Amino acid sequence: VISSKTITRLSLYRRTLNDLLGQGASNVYSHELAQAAGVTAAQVRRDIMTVGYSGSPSHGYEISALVESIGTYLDNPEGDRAALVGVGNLGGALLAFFAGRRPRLSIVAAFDQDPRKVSRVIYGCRSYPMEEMSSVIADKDITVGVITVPTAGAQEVADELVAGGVRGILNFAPVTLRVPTNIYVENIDLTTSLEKVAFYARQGQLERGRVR
Amino acid sequence: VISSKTITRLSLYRRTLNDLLGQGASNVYSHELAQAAGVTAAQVRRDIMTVGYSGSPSHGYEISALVESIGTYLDNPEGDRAALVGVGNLGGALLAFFAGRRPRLSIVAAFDQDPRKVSRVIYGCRSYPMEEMSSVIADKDITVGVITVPTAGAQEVADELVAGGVRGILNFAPVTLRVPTNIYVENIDLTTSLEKVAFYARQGQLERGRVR
DNA sequence: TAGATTGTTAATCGATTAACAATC
DNA sequence: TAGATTGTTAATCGATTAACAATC
Repeated sequence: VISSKTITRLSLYRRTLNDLLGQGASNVYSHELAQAAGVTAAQVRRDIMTVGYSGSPSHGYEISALVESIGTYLDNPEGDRAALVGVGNLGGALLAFFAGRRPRLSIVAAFDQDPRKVSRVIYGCRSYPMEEMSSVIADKDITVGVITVPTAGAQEVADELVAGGVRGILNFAPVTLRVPTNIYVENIDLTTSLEKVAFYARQGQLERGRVR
Repeated sequence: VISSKTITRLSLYRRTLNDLLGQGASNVYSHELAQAAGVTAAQVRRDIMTVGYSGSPSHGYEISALVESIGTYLDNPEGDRAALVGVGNLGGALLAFFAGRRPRLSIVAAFDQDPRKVSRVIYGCRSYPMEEMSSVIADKDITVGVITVPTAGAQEVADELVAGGVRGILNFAPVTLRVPTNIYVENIDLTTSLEKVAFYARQGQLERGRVR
């Protein structure tokens, strides 16, 4: 069992390492990666242990090999396909955001109940009416769902996604979804996040640009 | 010092309580609130202790009074004002999303470097050129910044927001921001979140609709 | 070698949960 | 009263950090 925070850090390391590669670096020490990612060097070493990669005391870690190890650990070699439900402002923005960002993990279908928003291609993603959800999920072997519908419809959409065969959900609706225990749900609660920032801004609380 | 997770849970309780109020309920027990929010009853009782409210063994908690206590604890009585920087797809969607959602915490200014996107009103929010950031932040007493610019410009925007007087930042750019230690940063990393869902979807990992 | 870094365990820290006397 | 729930502490759990022998 690997913790959610570890996954987040590994993803962060990978991005930092790719930046370093772009700058022409070939090796990196734990304390350098730690500083760039805003964590401790011991944390970096432990995380790297987790993915099964080893460095050397003299040269630290070889960046390209480490990126590869993280990829082997995090990514599905066959790639993963996601579906987005709710092509409103936020849904559309997410389609634009994810378009072409990670070839191995792309949104391959969008769904909406508004007839004017379906049977179109939005930022490279085809949109379908809600009724076709199950068949499209099966046809395209989609395992991840993104929910960007209003609160009232979120639970129903979650149920349909799960019934269609999705195993994980990224939920932007501010509601606690009820799903079977083998389905993973990650909530991004925009209002709560903004409230939290306002709260700590007022408290003058220290947190820095750290992963939490 | 109050943990970030506690704030998240309190915000979630408040939303659930408001739903219950809307359904005509006046009292609630810790286990009921716990089930709705996806946490344990002991956790709920401890969080309610934190905000300084007390229930009774016979009737549980009075919902309206509890909502008030949470509000006293979380909200600034004078309200908080936020600025958003980067009126692209995501920035525009966030302006729409937050418009009118919480009167006590609203986005009152947007900034963009594109001349075509400034001096307009977008979902009720006025947009300004980047150059006016400091003066607008000061004029409107803005304490919170939201960064929705591309990665390359994010650090510079953070520096300007902080220089202008912002004390907390909600950052959507996938980069670790360097800010003074008294500035709070909350990162929403959309790519990492989607990667995380894909990872656990593959693992068949249990997480349920829980706050983490 | 000397010096710095790695891999890895033990110690620490903080958050969550279990438990239960007090209470209604 | 009897039964259920609260407030609150102690126990547990898990994650992070410190430390250091092994290594280059």
